[in-house]
Parts: sequence; C-alpha cells; structure tokens
Amino acid sequence: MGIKDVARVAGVSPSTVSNVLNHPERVAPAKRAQVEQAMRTLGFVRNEAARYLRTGASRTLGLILLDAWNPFFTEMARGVEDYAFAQDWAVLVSNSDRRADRESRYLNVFAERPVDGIIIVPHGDPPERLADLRRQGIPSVLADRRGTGDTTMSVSLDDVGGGQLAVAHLLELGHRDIAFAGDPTRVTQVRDRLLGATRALAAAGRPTQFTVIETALTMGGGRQVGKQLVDQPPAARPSAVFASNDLVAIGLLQVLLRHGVRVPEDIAVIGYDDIEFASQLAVPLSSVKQPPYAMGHAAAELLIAALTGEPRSENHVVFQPELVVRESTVGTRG
Amino acid sequence: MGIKDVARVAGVSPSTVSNVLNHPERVAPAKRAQVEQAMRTLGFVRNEAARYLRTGASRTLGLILLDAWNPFFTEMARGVEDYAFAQDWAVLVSNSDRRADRESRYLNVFAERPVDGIIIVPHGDPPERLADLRRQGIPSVLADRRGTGDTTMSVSLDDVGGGQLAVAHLLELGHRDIAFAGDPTRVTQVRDRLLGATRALAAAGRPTQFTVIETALTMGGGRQVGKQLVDQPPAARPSAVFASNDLVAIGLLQVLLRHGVRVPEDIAVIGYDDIEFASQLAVPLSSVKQPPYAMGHAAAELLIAALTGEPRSENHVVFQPELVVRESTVGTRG
DNA sequence: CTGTTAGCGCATTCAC
DNA sequence: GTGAATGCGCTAACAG
Repeated sequence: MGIKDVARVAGVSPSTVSNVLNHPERVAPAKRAQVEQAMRTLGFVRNEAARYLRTGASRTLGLILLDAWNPFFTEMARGVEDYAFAQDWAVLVSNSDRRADRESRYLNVFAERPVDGIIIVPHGDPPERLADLRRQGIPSVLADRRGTGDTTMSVSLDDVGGGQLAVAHLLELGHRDIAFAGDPTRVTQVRDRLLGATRALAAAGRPTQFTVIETALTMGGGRQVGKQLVDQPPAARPSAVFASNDLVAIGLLQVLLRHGVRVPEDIAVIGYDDIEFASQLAVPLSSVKQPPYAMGHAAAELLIAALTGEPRSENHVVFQPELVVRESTVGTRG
Repeated sequence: MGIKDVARVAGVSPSTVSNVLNHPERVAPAKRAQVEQAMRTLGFVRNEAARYLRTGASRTLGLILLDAWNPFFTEMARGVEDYAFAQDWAVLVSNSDRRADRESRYLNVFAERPVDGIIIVPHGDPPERLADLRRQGIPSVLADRRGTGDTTMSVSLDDVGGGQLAVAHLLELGHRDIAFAGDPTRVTQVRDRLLGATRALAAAGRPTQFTVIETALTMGGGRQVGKQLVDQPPAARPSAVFASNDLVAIGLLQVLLRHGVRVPEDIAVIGYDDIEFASQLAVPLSSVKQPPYAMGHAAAELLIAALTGEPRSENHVVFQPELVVRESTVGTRG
C-alpha cells in the first residue's frame, strides 16, 4: 500500500502520485482528483521514513524536557508545539526526568530517527553529544539555559535578574534575615538566582543575615526545609525565605502553616516560576514569573528558522522575569 | 557517513558492518573491533529511517497522552517508558491536550512515522483512525479506557468500583446530602464514577440527597464549584462533595477554606486519582488511588508482547482502585 | 565467516 | 503534464 498501489488504482504512474503529494499544481485537475480518490479508498498514508530517506528532511522537531512533572516545562512544551504545528511541523516529545542516562538515551533516539532539529532543556552542562549532532547536521537549541559560543542557539531566562528581583522585594519589605532554599551547587539556574540574590543584598548596602539552605527542587525538599525551620526557636528563624522554585515554596508553606507559623507575619515566603498553582494556595504565593510558553514558542521559532534557512538577527534570546506579589510576602494588606 | 563509509574505513564490506550491528556473533572478533573502531572515529549513527524502511520495524512506541498537566498521566508515561526502555524500545510521547484536533494530528504523525505500535489515552470515544492503523499493521492499546471487541487491547481502571468506594465511604461516615462534581456527559470515566456513586447509594438503601454539579476537570472548575457552594446558605449546602478528580477537589478545597468553611466538619471532600499533591494540602485530601504507573507499565507490556508475537492470555487488563482516607473526610480523629 | 546483490517507498532528475 | 529510471542507507538472502 504505497505510492505504487495508488498509481495502479488511479491508472497513472507513481511519479504522478508523488507530484500530487508534493507539487499538486503540476498535475491536471482531473487526474489529481482520480489520484486523491484512489488514496482515499486505499487509506493511503505517506511513509515518512522513506520520504526522509530520500529528502533528508522530515519536518519534525525533537523536544527533550527536563522534568515533565513541573508545570513550567509542560507549558513550555505547549509553546513549542503550538508554534511548530502552526508551521506544519511535527513535534516528538520526551522527558529526561533529570537523569543524565535518560537524557543521553533520548539524544540517541533522536539522533537515529528522522528529526531535523532538537530543542533540549539540558540536565546539567549542555551535553557534548549536541556538538556531534550539529556536525551530523542536526541543529539544536538550548532552552532555559544560556548558550555558549556562536554555534548554538538558546532561549533562556535571566535568572540573575530574577533572584535580584525577589530579594530586593524582601529587603524593601524590611527583612534583615533572609534564607535561600535551593540547590545552587547542582543547578545552574539556582546558582544564578542565588547570585542575583547576593547582588540585591550588596546593592542595598545594609547588614543582612543571609543563609543558604540546601534542598532538592521538589515539594518534598520544601517540606524538609519547613521542618528544619519549625524545629528552630522562633527567634532564630529567618524572617523571610526565598525558595528557588515554587514547588519548594509550596512544600515549605504547607509545613509552616500546619505548625501555626503565620505567613507572612512570622515568615514571608517567595517562590520562583509562578506556576498556576502558586496563586491558588491557602496563602497565595509571591513568585517570580517566567514566560515558559513564550520561551517554548521562541525556541521553536529559532529552530525552524535555522532549519528553513531564514535569516535571524539573534541566536540567543533572553527573557526577563517579572515579580508577582501576593499574600505570602505582603499579607492581605488594605 | 553511512554504513558504507564505515566499511571503507574499516576495510571490510558494508554487510559486515551491518552484521556487527545486528548479529555481532557472526563476525570475527578482530574484524568486529576494526569496525567498531571505525564507527567511533567516524561518529557513525545508525539511520533508523532506512532500517525501518528495510525491516518494517523500529522498536519504537508512540504514546499519546490526554493531558500532560495531570500528574496522573505523567506517572503513567513513566510506567510506559520504564518498561519500554528496559526492553530496549524507544518511546515517542505526545500530548493531545484534550483536544480532538490535536489527537488526530498526532495520530497522523505516528501513522506516517516509524512507530511499531501506539498507546493512547483517548480523548473521547476511541478514534476510528485506530482501526485504520490496525489494518495498516500498527497495533494499539487503549489506556484508561476499557476496550471494546477483541481486536483492541486495553488497560483500564474500574471507575465504577472507584465511584462506589468513594460514596460508600461518605455514607459510612453518616452523610445524607452528597454532591458529585464532575463532567459526566463528556468524560466516560466520570460517567462511570457517577454510576458507581449511584450504585453505592442504592446499595445503602437509605434516603439520601444526591446532586450533580457540572464542572470542568480542572482546578478552575473546582474553584467555581466552591464559589457556588459558599454562595448558598450553610443549611442548603451538601455535607459532602465527591469531586471526580483531585484537581477539582483541590480547587474546591481552596475556596471552602478561604471562606471559613471547615473541612470536613462543615463539608467533607473526597477526590479521585490520589495525585502526589493530594497528601500535601493544608487539609490532606481523601481520594481514590489509581495505579497510573502500573497501568502504563502494563500497557507497554501488552503492546510489546503483541509486537513481538508473544502469546498473551488476556488483552484487557483492569486495575482496581483503592480508597485512601485522609483528613478531608475524617478530620484529625484520635 | 565474509562479500555481492537486490529492494524497502519515495522524490527527483530527465526524457517525452 | 506525465512517465521511466535512479538512489537515499540499510538488511536479508545467498553465494563464495
């Protein structure tokens, strides 16, 4: 059931069928109708593998997500898909689940398969494999990570600026004993947010206590941080916590509230990402909003432009975060 | 940079290279080493498209998810991936986002591409396209939906039993005015849960108020239901709500708590799915637990068995749900 | 154990 | 505007 069978049924040659598929204007309307009819009755579907083998292009993008659990990445995926679909490209999604072995496994899957380009939210440092792939003719764009060098494209967020935004907000509210909860040694973005935090501190020029609490970027991690805090005597607790993502902030919030710690009166909490959930908590969470949809959209745009040879002015797009103030830092003022 | 180039560099014939790839035991160790060395220096990657064109098989599964936002499906995807990877199969994931157009779009994407089989969580009724695909030689398994007929495989959950479980629990706690929040006209699973609920009611044989509140299966929908309830005079409110999934229950919970309605004293709430979040809310949510990971695992198992021609005793697997009791129905008793 | 041959389904020259 | 030939990269016969 290939192009040949369609040709036989329609009483034309295979190449005419091919023309109907790829250059419909070259085929006489009457014959075209015959061919299309034959395709319908036969239930013909194009074999992309063969097409790819022949042309070297498949109008397909591979997307490797870091953590499909995090709504932030799901939203990003949606941005990629929406743009790609609108341009009539297909998207194949996968999830590295923050595991290096799965990341490289999926990189292999895509390297071997008909994808024209790859969008990846890398697990750690951008994998070496990407350079091989580029040499192999498969371009890639780094998402949520600033690219180094000129060969790569990237779409990233200004995490330093975001960290600065969050801590400046806390300082402005008068906090002088701030804790940072995150994983700066292992996650670049968190390192940048921490860097931004210290910059805000320096800029304020006021003596401020600043503690870093190491934690995994999950709700479980947040709950651990919470336990650690409620175990301290109230006087020893920081007056504000900057959680390096919303999941951590949510876990923290749950523990604090359950132990009667008032938020923000006793401890103010600010998160990062502004996931949908953040606004819907018992105490709505202040956060730093990032535009995951726009990021995904831009990544797809960049990649497809590169693939279709469109000229681009810029290979590295950086989005600016935005402070979203809710009750968890300012209470129900007014 | 194909098999031929490797052959040239290694000083052997292309088919020897092919043998190294597919039947290593047939090649003399010395030559095999040469070939492997050549592959490494050339950075050779197999072209799956060509391989597929030749063999008709690609060791690849397509997975079409309904709603990547819902942790339930993410967990299911993980079950699929873990099993498939363990068997050395690749998985290509996509997300229909509860939209029929995207579902059929992805069905097309997979129909045209080298996937050997498809696992799908269908949007509504199992799409007609699946039958075409099966005729085309691509088997599929329905997930989270009982299959009809013998041609299809399916992995499903006993939603009727789950609904029964939930409402029996509420009845046992003495509730006589229960509301059901969900979308029974549009979602089969919800219809089944509702059916189970009415069965539990009938089995109890006690006069009980039972109201159905139509709502979308999102947190936003849950919040709407919450608003509707708090707008009623307390006496008119039901004493318990069975939300047809946890997202709805969570949205509902937020609104109730914020308006000073006590849970479960004033209104008890039970959800469905037992997502990770459910246990971590201000008032931990009672729910009906489903085994999404096991479901995904079983789906992959079924499909790969079918694809490899292994004999299977059963084409339809049904998992039983399990009641998880937490504070939102029984409070902090004891 | 190794090399030679043919063809999977399609798009693309090039004749007609 | 249409049809016949060619080859994309690979694997499975088969011959040596």
